[in-house]
Amino acid sequence: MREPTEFHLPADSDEAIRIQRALAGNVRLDPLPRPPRLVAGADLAFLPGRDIGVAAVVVVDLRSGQTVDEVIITRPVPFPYRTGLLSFREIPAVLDCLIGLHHQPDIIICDGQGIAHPRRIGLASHLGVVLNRPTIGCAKRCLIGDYIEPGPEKGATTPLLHQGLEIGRVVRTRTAVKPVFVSPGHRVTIEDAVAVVLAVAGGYRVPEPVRRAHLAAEQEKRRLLSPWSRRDWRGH
DNA sequence: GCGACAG
DNA sequence: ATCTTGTCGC
Repeated sequence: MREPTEFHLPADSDEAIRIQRALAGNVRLDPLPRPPRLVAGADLAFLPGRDIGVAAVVVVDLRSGQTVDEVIITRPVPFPYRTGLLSFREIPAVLDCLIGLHHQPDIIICDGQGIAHPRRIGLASHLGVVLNRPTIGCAKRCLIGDYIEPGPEKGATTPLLHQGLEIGRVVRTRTAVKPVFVSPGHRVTIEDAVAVVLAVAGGYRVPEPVRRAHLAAEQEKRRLLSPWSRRDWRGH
């Protein structure tokens, strides 16, 4: 896919927050220009105890349901985890994956928040601004906002509200299973974001592209930790 | 000060 | 996120 634009790595949390405040104004919520066909999912796994992440991006063809592209990379993560600053930890690795794609996804779903964030620029929004491309945040837990539980049926939704504004939606992606928290990342509306997530909701809680990315990263992590691929094997 | 706190 | 087996329920 196309080369990403700028991503500035902050030296500390204060600078990270300044960057978020500077970038938040660039986030746009627009309807998708056309129905998406290639939907990507991004996720990371971490090697225990170390700041080394395994990132995976999987591109799924919405029509066939098949994976058409996949990139997995392992690299140190350059920023510690802090609530509200997740993007600085995960974006570099995700960008490394995106550079290796052979297909340009129409939209990317991230495992985290979009605008449902204290400064309205969670992981998905930050990535979207850096790429200037449509992104969606789909988190397993709520970061900010108030809501009531959606109905038990797959497809049920309720608004996620914060300071009198709708910042996302609580979405039941599978019947009788805990809902996920969907918010626009960049260049997508709340309605379109929910529609895309439900369109790629297979038989599991996590949308299929993100689920596949999660599995891929997890599998690669296990491979790296297994005795077979260790460099000190046989003395090396 | 108290409680909350994406991955 | 990660450390971790079996078990209860739809």
